[in-house]
Amino acid sequence: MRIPIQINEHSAEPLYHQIETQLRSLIISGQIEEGTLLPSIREFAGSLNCSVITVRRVYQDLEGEGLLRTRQGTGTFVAGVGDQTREKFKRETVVEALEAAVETGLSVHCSEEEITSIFKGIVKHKYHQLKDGEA
Amino acid sequence: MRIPIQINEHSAEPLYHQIETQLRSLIISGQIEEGTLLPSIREFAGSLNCSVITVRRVYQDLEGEGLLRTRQGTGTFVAGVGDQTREKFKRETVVEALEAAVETGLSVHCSEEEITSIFKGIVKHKYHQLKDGEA
Amino acid sequence: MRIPIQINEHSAEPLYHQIETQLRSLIISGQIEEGTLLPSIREFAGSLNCSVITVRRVYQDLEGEGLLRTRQGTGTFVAGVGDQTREKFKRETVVEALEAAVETGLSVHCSEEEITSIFKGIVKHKYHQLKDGEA
Amino acid sequence: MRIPIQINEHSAEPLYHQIETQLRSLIISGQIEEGTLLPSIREFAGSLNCSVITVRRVYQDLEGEGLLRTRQGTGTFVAGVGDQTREKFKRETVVEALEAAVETGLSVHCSEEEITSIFKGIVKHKYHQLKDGEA
DNA sequence: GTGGTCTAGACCACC
DNA sequence: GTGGTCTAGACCACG
Repeated sequence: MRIPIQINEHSAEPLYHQIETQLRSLIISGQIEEGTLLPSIREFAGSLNCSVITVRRVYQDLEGEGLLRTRQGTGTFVAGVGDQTREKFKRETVVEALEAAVETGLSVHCSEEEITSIFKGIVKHKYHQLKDGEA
Repeated sequence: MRIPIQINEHSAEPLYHQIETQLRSLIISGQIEEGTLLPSIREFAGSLNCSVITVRRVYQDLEGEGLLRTRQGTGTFVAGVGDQTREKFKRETVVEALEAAVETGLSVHCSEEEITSIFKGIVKHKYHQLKDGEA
Repeated sequence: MRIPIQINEHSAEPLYHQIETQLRSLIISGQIEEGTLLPSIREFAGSLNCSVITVRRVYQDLEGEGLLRTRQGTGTFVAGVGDQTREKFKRETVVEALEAAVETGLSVHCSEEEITSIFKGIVKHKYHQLKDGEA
Repeated sequence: MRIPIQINEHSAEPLYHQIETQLRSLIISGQIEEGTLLPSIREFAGSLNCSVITVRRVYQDLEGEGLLRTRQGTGTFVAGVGDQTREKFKRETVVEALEAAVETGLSVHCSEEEITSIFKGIVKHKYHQLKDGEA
């Protein structure tokens, strides 16, 4: 299975963290189904062009969060995430991100109207981009 | 002068970065006026309960950005920020923060309607909180 | 013959070890009689839903311990275990397990009274459960 | 501060796991107080005669469990564990260990009287050993 | 000085 | 083939 992960070499964000974040999203949003066998750490490391250790760390961390299950000699699988948990997590993630953004707006004394207008612009832009990409 | 900076001990965000971000906001948003004499490095370090090295770094960085000006033997002052610059900065900051949040929403397949509804809730909550606090 | 083995998929304990431990107990405690013909490797692997390699390893290990005997073309049999050996093994197994548990108690500074009280509770619970199940 | 950790070179238990288990016990049982600055990873690695990486892994894992707090450039501290949490954890740990031991006893058909007698012997032995050591 | 990340490479255990 | 552990050593960021 091909796992769509984008790595930004120039970012200050650690490699393992970029991979972790994206893989977590893929699992929780349901884009990778429960029970799926992920690539072996060596294979994944090859395709991501990073060290085996980095992939291992990602798998290990996500296993710690209960999102993956791994069995020695067999491989690493996507563990079950209940639909409830998934929805709850999705919502939490988004709420957290938006709260941080609104806090930022407050800290620079951006008015309610202004931040709302900016938000609408961004959403329109990003979501239309998506539709165009899909079309 | 008392500079209102909140440090989060538990955050993974480096100390110097927390301070820098907040001080920058205070200056650019105009909450600290041009020409204000900031506390000495040692005094500030004392009140923030952090190392002088950390404060020195903050002052240096912001001086590098042209937001502060240091006069030998006198102290560190807030440099002038044009109204244009201020507005541009405010907008940029908010746009950046919201874009990141919307990206997060996209990554977990949150719909346009859902993210908008969440956003409105948060804005209402945060901005009313503010008004109540001011009242 | 149906061999009652419970496999815990989520445990970190290797498959072969789970099976080995349980099969060893069954043989030594006499729950599988001497001379019993065990299932073929393939059959057993099928019913345990694991690899034949895993079952082969179990049979080999237990044969190495003298608990099983393999006859070419015939199958794998339970070897004889003297009553003395059986009693010694039972006692050793239990002593070992309890020692480990008490060590754990010591390591967290659990008092003698407390650990004894907890033990009694567990024994009462587990052994009554058993009687109820049998009744 | 001197952290009393015993490493068993010959054990099959991974190094990092031995260290983790013992350090966790020390923290939760309150033998290392909240706020204590642990040795730096390099120093600890030296005294334990193992790799820096192994110590780092231990600190990282325990931080993940919320038992440690680490700040770059400063060091690693013991995080607060409420008295309630501590007692609950202690009890859970012991209960778990004893349940496993009693299960083992059941699996080899050890009688209630027999296992109780063995337990008493072990407790007497271990706890008296302790008192002698302290005296 | 501290921790944080990443590397390459080895050896083992499991299936 | 798979994952699990441990190593040495490098380089960076933080205080």
